[in-house]
Amino acid sequence: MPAKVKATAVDVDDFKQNHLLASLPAAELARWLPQLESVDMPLGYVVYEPGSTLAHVYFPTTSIVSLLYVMENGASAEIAVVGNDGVVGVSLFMGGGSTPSRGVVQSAGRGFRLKASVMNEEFQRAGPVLHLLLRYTQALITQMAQTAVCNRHHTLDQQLCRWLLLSLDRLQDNKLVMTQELIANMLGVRREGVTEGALKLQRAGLISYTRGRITILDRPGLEKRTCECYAVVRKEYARLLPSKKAT
Amino acid sequence: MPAKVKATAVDVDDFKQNHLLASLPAAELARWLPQLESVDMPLGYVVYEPGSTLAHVYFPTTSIVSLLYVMENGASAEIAVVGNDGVVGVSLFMGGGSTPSRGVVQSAGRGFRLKASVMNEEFQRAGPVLHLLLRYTQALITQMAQTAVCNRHHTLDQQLCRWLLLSLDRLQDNKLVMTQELIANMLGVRREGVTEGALKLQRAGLISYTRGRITILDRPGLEKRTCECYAVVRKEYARLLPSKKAT
DNA sequence: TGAGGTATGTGCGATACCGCACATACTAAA
DNA sequence: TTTAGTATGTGCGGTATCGCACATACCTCA
Repeated sequence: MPAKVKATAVDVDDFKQNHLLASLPAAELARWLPQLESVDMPLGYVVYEPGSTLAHVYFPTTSIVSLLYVMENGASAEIAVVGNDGVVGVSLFMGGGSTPSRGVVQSAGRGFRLKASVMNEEFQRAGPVLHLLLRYTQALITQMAQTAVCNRHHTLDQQLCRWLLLSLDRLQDNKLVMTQELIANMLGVRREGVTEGALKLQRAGLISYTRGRITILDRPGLEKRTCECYAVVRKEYARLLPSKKAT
Repeated sequence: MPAKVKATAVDVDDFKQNHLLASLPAAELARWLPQLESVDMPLGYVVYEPGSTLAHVYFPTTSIVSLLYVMENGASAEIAVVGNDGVVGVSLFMGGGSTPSRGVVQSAGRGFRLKASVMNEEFQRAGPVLHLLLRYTQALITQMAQTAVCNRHHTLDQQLCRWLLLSLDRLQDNKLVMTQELIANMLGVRREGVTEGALKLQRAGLISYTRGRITILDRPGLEKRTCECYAVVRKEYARLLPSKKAT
């Protein structure tokens, strides 16, 4: 697990790739900009551990972070996924400072981070940032709720499609670097189950993959195969959050 | 489904049965007290519908409300449960105003409600109430997350124990009025599955029940049979929230 | 006292997923 | 070019839960 490395030469406008940062009012942005730290977020990097007090909040730009709970026996399940649409570490401003889950980089990329103290100071102002972050948190709540529903009622195949679509929405292109083993960890299922599901999608011409490189070929096709959970989450994000590409 | 009825003669101190209301600072309490409406919450009463804008937030005292998602095909799954430990309608102050889930009274009782406008006004003050409510919301998030994990990995029997314990924690005595059919709806499983699970618990001497009346006989026994999810949620509530009976 | 409704108990075949074992195939490094 | 390692594919028995059908038991009210 490589150490996190600070950027040296990154386009200063990169931060706008994160929807929350992009929609900050000018005044807030002016305060934050000097404090925003560009960070590398390699695959597998642990953003936070269960129970640990967060030192920063992270705004992914090209990376995706999974919030997952690891059980006592080592099995795991993804609670939600955060990409350039949001922020990792809501427990910091919600007041708890920690959560029982773990934040792990699921798709390598970059992001920005902000010191906990700066975040809290901003939150105390009770200005537009507070409302923006709370609306995001509610969207996150919807995603978690729908994950619970999906885990209860839908088939592995449907959940695989949902997972691919959620990831795709947070990526810049239609490729993702992700082994079936890792997907299985996220979904909390057997690796073989993912293999079979992925084979069906491949045979149907919806995706193609080779050793950890997945390319989505037919997005509408995936949407047809997934359960209602995906649309519910997507709609709720569109309703609650500012976004360049609505709906 | 009976109409909600306002109380006529209720001990004015009843509101302290709700932990959040009980922990309000004097100033806030003084503002709220004239606005708090005591309400009857009968079994099955729908506190809010998916997508509808909330007119009130509800603080249960002796009632329990389930947040559940109803799928297109009519199947349902409980997302979280709210009792005298919390408040129903967090989406109101989080900024969305609605959620895709539904709030249904799972255990009849009473509660207090507050108009949305009053709630929002209070929230704008960005005082201690804001922080209290956000901490509660984080606890709720943990419950949802753990529901997702539990749905993924644990057996029906374990989940039944978890559900009984979560309900029990929000009740005044060790009895709950609840048919196996309704429990099945909450857990999103077959009614027969609940019957079998309940039989095992009955035979083990942990509970007894007859036609919708369940009595918990051996709480530690239930805790032994449930999964880690229950303890995770309980600990997080104790950590985040003020409570008379900690741990 | 009887009848009807509701709650609970039981059986059975179907199925989705699991755990395990092992085969295959691709890739990168020696 | 070989080799080792990793990723993916396949088979098989086991099991939890499902969907359905139906039996039983209890309560309420006429």
